[in-house]
Amino acid sequence: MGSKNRELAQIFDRMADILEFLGDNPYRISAYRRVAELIANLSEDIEELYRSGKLQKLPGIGASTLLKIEEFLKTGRIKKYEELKKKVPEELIELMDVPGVGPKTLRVAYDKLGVRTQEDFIRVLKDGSLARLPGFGPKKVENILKGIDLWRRTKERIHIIEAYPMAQEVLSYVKEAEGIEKASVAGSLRRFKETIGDIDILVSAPKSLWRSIHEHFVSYPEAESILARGETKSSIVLKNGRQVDLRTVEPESWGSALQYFTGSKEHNVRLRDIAKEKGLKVNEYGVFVASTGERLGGKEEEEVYRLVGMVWIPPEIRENWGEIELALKGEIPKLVEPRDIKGDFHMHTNWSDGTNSLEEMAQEAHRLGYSYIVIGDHSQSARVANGLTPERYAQQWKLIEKLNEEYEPEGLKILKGCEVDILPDGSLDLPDEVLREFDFVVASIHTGFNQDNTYRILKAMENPYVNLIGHPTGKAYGQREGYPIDIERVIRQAKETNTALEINTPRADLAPELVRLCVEEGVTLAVVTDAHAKAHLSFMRVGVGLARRGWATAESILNTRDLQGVKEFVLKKRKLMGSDA
DNA sequence: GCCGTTTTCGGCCCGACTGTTTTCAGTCG
Repeated sequence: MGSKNRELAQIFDRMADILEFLGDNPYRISAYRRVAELIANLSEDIEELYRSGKLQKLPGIGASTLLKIEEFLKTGRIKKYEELKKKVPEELIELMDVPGVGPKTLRVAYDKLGVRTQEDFIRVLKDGSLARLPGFGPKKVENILKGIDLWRRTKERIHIIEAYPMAQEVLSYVKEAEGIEKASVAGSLRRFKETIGDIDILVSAPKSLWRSIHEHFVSYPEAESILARGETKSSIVLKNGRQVDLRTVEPESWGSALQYFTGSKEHNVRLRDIAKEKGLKVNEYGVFVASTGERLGGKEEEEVYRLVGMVWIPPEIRENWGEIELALKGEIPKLVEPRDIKGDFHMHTNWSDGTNSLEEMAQEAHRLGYSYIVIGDHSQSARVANGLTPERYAQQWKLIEKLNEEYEPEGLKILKGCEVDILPDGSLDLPDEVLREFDFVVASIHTGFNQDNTYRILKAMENPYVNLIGHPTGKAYGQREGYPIDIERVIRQAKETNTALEINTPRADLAPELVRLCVEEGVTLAVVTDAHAKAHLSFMRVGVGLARRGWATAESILNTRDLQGVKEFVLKKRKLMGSDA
């Protein structure tokens, strides 16, 4: 929310980088980092928080930080940051993101070799002058050069939708090694964060087999290079530039290690705080009595949480957004599960801009065991997407009816649907006489982003035949920020009109913070894959992860209802909005 | 720079890996 949040988070991170280069107090530096992280993860606008006086109550925001934020909000700048920037070239600070390069390395290059630019730095790496300095050598320099190459290729985090299948493949390869008891992804992937930096994999096995497991791992055919190969930890870089880390632990530490490496950092810090208050110590090896060092357990995650007085917390909500307090009271909500999902409400076929035929999409949905799918091809005004006219929809319905003769006895119902464009004036791209003939209607904004989008969506929701608002904020991962919209009004009206809002998996729209708001407000949500090919239907697992990140329970998710339940949802709105059918 | 139901001062996570060392420093998570 709010570009000021992002900008401020970046400033605090940069200040920490510069202070690190300058050799400042490490605890001050980590305090800055925590502030940056906290601001980056806020779901509310920082200006709002400041005005309401809630900001200073947040843990980690002290007097000094508050003054800086206040200064930024009032003047658009922070004097301390301006001063720090003068002390060191900005492009040098950027190099701290290069794996293998830290503040000390840069400082030495700066002091001893007069390095002031990225070009300078690469030059002293290549001409051997850095390698000749004490503490440096040819290998270190070679690693830094590799690091720069990797950094250039993967500056951006990747969407979980890409990372998830990648991780599953590495995981199943790792599992082929001998002697593995348990194996899982960890880190932000296990938490289903929308974007992923690198892939973490954790394995438990008897210690005697660790070396051979790591040898197997670094021989992964898709690996391009090996960053580290040890007894407990190895790292490889895949041909696509993604880093994968493998860690091995003793079976008795499995739970503690999985908990530890799943994070988030904020969640773990809070967990350890509470453990400390109870005289316990939690680390990746187990739960211990702080005073005596006696080991109490750690074989399973449940045990780790139980020993510090909590119920188990699902990975997706481990962000220190209040889950720990609820877990202490045993009140963690039961989140929607992948197996609860009975269908998908938004997919395209080659009738519009999909690549597979209607038959192929139905076949794949049947293979996935769905009870229903909504075919939601684009409407006529979406010309680049080969949108359908009412006549072509009528033809498509005939095909759907024919396919249903085959699939209904098999337990899959193909529902007639569309993704109708919300036009710039808020009207819909198809007349009501046509809309009422669909079983399920998705309405989305695709054009005219500079219009009054709030009004357009509110108006679309008033239509009795519109059941779901597609990608409500317009966010498109890696392409668009989202159009300006008053999403809170949209959420209120969704509740009032019995219209569902979409969790569009490839776009991660709604974002988890907004999902959580919807869940609190009692708005119905639909997890959709927006599949443009049959393979995309498998995005659903990630979509459920995103829903869970927003604390969604089965009750809040339309896909958990059976076909009858979906029909009732549609009918309820038609009655509510005064339609005769 | 933040924090406090033992503290307004004195802590704040620390272990693993690598490369450079011959016992350790820097980086990372």
